Amino acid sequence: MIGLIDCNNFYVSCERVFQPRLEGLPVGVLSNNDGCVIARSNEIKALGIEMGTPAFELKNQIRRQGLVLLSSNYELYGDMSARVQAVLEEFAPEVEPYSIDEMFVRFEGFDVATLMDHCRTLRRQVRQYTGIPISIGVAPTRTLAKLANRAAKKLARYEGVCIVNTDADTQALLQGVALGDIWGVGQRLVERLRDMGIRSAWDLRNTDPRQIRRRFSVVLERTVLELRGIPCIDMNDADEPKQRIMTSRSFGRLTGDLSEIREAIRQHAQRGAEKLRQQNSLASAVLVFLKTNRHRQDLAQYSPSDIVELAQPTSDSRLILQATSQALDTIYRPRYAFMKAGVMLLDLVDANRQQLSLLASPQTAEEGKRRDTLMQTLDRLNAQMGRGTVRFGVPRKGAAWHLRCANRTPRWTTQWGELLKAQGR
DNA sequence: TCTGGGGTCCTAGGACCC
DNA sequence: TCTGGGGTCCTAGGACCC
Repeated sequence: MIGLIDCNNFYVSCERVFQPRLEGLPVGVLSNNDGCVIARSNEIKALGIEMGTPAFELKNQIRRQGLVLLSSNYELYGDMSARVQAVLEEFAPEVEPYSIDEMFVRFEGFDVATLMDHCRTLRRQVRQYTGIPISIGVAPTRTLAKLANRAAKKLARYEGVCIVNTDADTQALLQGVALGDIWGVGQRLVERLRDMGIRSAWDLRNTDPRQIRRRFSVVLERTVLELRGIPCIDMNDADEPKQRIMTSRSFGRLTGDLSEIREAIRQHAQRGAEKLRQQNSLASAVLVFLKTNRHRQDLAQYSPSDIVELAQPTSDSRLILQATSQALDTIYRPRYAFMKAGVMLLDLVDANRQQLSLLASPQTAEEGKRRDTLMQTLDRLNAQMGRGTVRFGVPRKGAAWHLRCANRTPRWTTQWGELLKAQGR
């Protein structure tokens, strides 16, 4: 059996652990740049505020309805996620993080009653040790476990744990589930399935998988099989290196200034190179893109991108910086107001394997060694002293790409200077 | 003024080859 | 009247996820 553990309203729950006064209030956490709502408490959901609502549309409600909107604090959320995972690992041998707030676990050798007890204990302990409330769904496949989890969260009678084991369980579960709530079925598929007369998860389960494969894809066929209790979705191994690395960000305000944009690209290139070295890969090419603000119909639109091949695969920040700068010069045009810029590192290869296959002369081997030492030193300094302690180029104050984050809470668990202070009398 | 960031997988169709 | 056909590789784009 596969369990899906999902942290309820995760970002909001993290904030509440350190600020209990937020309990019971309508709280939302905003995306980077304080752009739009990406996490919601139950209370703010009840007010009808949807995921992705732009923050500026909520200005009035902040006063009228007492909304609390916080900037996102990813350092805190990442650390809390690791703590939740650590507790899970005491209860199940295999824990596969799926996203920052969801983890799959494998439960072997339980009968249903014992498994139920086990899950309830697990839930209590996560709450006690980390302060984070979770829901648990258990089923024979990942797709069903996701749906069971959803039921566990939504329906009070489950008290946070829903186990789907028999055909009757599955039917009861699937009959109440809309197509769009199935993992892997988005809006487009919902429309096309509706045209075929398929309306609920139960309908989809009862459709011939071969027919689905012919009319849609193998992906959806697998979903149908999973709904029938036949496992066919494997997890991507969490340790697998990424195949591409992207770093991008919206600007705090629109800008057309080349030197400002170049600074942003430089930050992204360096951050990307750092991620690249972390997973011990080399990039063979870099892509740089710019975007104007598509919501501003009154402004001219231009969203170019360019790829520059590297002479040979590398993780050297300096070479990657050079290539991104070259790509930027190719695509940049004055008189546009850009909103976003980013860098992608492409065609990644394993650094170890690449070095073995290189027929390097003694000089280039020596050079390579010095380069690696330099990059390692750079990464170590930035890890110990904080991101951006050592970098190429000096970013200026007040540049457009600086993020807005007006309401970020302290990084309670990862920065000594921001520890919670307690006072007794 | 104001609208996230980072990924994956699959498929169709073009280019190219024999 | 006729102007092959099949295979492979690559890329762009679609669709989905949180």
